Amino acid sequence: MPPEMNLRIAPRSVQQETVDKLRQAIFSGLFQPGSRLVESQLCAQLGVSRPSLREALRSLHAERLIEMVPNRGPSVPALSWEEATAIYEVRELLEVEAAGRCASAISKERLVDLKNSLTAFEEATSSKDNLAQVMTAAEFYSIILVNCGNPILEEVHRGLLARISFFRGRSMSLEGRAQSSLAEMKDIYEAIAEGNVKEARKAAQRHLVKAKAAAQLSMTGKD
Amino acid sequence: MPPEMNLRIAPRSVQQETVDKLRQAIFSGLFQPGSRLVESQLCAQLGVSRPSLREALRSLHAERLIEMVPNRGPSVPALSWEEATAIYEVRELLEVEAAGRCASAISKERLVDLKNSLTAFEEATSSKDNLAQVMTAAEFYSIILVNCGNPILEEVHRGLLARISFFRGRSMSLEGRAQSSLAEMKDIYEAIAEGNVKEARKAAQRHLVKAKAAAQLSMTGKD
DNA sequence: ATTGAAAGAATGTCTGACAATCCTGTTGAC
DNA sequence: GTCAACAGGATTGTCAGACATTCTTTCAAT
Repeated sequence: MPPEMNLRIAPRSVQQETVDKLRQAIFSGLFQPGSRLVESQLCAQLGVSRPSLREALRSLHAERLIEMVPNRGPSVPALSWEEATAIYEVRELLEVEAAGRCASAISKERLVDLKNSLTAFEEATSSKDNLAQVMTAAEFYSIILVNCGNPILEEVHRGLLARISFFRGRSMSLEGRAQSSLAEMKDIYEAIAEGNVKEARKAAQRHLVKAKAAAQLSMTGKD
Repeated sequence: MPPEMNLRIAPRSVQQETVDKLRQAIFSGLFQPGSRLVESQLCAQLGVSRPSLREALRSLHAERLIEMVPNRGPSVPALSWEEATAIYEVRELLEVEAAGRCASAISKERLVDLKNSLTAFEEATSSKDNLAQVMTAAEFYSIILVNCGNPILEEVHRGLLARISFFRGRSMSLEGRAQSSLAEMKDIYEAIAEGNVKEARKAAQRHLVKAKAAAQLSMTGKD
């Protein structure tokens, strides 16, 4: 088979492109929580037609990134402290399980990926770049989830990812939180590298408990 | 406030209606697994326009009820035995936790709802009506999830519900499986009614282990 | 000031259109 | 006869425009 095969550029569809742009915009807090998303405005800003935009909005709604009230259109939900707590509790359930499974299931090659993402997070930490911290931390966990041996676990977690990233962004902006996270994630990595299931679960749990506390601090301190 | 207030009938939108119809159709196996869903055909059958249909398809895709390959359109995925296993494992994680939380969080009134849904399932069991069994069993678990005190747990579980129902339908059709399920669900109910967290978790786990075994039997036996 | 009506804005939905892409069956070359 | 190129139809991706329905807001009348 000729090498051109992989050159086939995936011309991402307008709708997919739109979903990505909007998701990023919501992530980065470009829209005020509670603010309405007016279709005609978004069409103009993104340069897409209303049908395409509406399909994108449906996708985002399914991700629970936007709310849609009939006849009132979509809006960016204001994430509450209660919701943050609930999400962290479910994260704990999922990520502890995933870390444990990953410790026994991950391959040597993927372990290298995990190590690399950890290094990337370390660099982001010292760079004080909040967005980079969020992205690399998400990458680290994504690798764990993808290699935990249960695709549904990964799927479910991905459904929470948008909101996780939102809260992560806030807690990471706390003084010293990124540094602590780094240490905790190193523990997780090492347990996984050793194939130590129990320790991986414990490390993941420790990380979550602290992340949750940090997130709550960042929420209650500002809201 | 006048009593007419609640008479305000919610005129469900075309897109929502379409989602429901298609979901039901997929549930009931009206479409062969792997078969393609042609937009124009569906529009004609459902009597909706293409934009509305496409929005509905996006919603269903987000629920993972259909696959969408670019330029080839949506199709009904063939659910595999591996996927069934993965789903049951995640169910175990979620439902055991939910049962435990529910045991300590549910109110008296909601406990009555739970009891009622159990009775409904009992009737469905004796009636040998497979669809009714699936629906009432889903209702029973839905009540547990809604009252577990963590809305995210419920949300995540609902995202799996479509596929859970699919597998449940197959395993319930096994001789005697509905009867066993009933007994196991009664155990769960009683533990919750007593507020016994540990026992509720154990009962939920026992149920899941057996349901998983039954589902695998129903999958491997026919595929 | 409160209520009510009208104007304006936004959503829900449809029709129709066209380009890009995929699938299929036929033709043509070896 | 088999395989490959190709033409044609079918299907998806995307857009523009339209209109009824449903908020929302403004303004006027009591």
